[in-house]
Amino acid sequence: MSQKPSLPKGMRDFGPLQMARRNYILDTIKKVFQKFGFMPLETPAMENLSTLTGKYGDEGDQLLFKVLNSGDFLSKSSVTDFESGSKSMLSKVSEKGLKYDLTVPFARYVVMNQNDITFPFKRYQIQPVWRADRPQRGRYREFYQCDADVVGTDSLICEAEIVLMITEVFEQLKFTDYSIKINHRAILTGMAEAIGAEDKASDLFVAIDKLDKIGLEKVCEELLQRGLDQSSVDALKPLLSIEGSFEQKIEQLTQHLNNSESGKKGIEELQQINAHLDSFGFTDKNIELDTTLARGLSYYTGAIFEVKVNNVSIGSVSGGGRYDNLTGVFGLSGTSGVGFSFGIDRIYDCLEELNLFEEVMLNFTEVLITHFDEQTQRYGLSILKALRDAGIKSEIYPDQAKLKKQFGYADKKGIPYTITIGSEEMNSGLLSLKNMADGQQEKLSIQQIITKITGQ
RNA sequence: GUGAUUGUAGUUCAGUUGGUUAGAACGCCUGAUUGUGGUUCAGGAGGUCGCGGGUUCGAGUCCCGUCUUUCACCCCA
Repeated sequence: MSQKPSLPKGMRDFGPLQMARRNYILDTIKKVFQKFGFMPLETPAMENLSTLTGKYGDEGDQLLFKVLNSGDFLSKSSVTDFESGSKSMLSKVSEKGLKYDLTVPFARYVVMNQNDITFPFKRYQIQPVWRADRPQRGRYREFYQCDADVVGTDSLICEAEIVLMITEVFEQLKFTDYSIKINHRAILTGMAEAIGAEDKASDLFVAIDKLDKIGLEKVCEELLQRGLDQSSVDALKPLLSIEGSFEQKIEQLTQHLNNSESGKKGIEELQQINAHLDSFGFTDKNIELDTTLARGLSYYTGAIFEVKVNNVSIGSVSGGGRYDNLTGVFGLSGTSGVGFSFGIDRIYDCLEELNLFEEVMLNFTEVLITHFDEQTQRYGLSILKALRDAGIKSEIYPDQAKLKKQFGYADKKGIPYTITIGSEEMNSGLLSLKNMADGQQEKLSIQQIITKITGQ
């Protein structure tokens, strides 16, 4: 009675090679977060469903993984609940869910611990999140987010620092061709006002976000379908064809949005962020003001970020923004937050596709001890301890086996050195050290071996 | 959630209009080499053809369902 093992849809194992690479990405991100003064935080895999629902829009609620109540989960429900559909049934059989992102649990944490937290509070959080989405390349049902957020300050230095952190991480990961897109929610609102489509604002945003993907014509088509007036669409066209440097775009936006308070505010904030970046001496060319960027509309209220790696068919690898009202839903108002998230799984896919992993060394076993019988193996254990005491990653072949097999093991595992212990070596105390790369073998004392390996 | 698409050995893939015993490469195991891996040579093991039903004298091949993969939409990291 054996069953064919399988994995749930959209979930993956990570083997040793993948783990080495993932850790390389994570370590890079962690170090940068820490350098900017962020402190670690973890929250549980599960939250109360009441914490999660309603925070991500209707779409988001559908993508939440709900967890069945423990024990007799039907005991609280009735036939009436069942008959009135899955929605009313759900609240009776499930009160917990897997977290969907790290921002909402973070907001929950901040509210619950508001009296103990020193504001502004900077935290980073690296954990898996779950979405019941239909999997695709770069889209998984379980994936890691690496968030850094600041709550309790309105300072636009935070926004500038987000740009700095993204740039530093991408530079260290050896990405060269990528764009950090930045926009402002207030600019989007300003655009809606300028073209007289405030009531259709969210339809407008969803459509213009697709501009780089489907082009101006199709966006306009979609807007008309979504019920916008022809005059609004016509008024929008010049807004979408804004080109040039950051300063040039700002200038054009100022002209178009000078009647909108909201638009003016957005422009001013982006200018300030840009000024902060100047003060930092930031000169990176990968940042770009993109007035068609419209993401995270359900809670972002200020600046919006998104990072894409060019020439790779994967969506955004990082995103974020400022949200004024997030802790408000948990009863703490007037606390602004700004943050962003790296999608490590997508970053991994990008690095792999661009062949940027070559410099990641698999830092595993350095020495394997091979032997002939019980006696030489036992002697090998004392050698093994000496190697490990010297800080050398080492192991002994655990079974009695032919040398051929033991050497084959070292070869396949990529172990650079082997020490062979036979009766001769035991008697003389001079062990056979073999360099697996060039095949050279010499007889050395354990001290000489340690010096040779650690000294290199 | 809507519409497509994929599934054959450990892996990557062949498999003709439905026809006898489902193949290859790589990998794996054994030996050539009883104190030595990566090369070479000889031999060997390994498959409920995703799963369940149906059509047929006969199904890896055709039909239906289901799961899985990939892709577009939606949305997102």
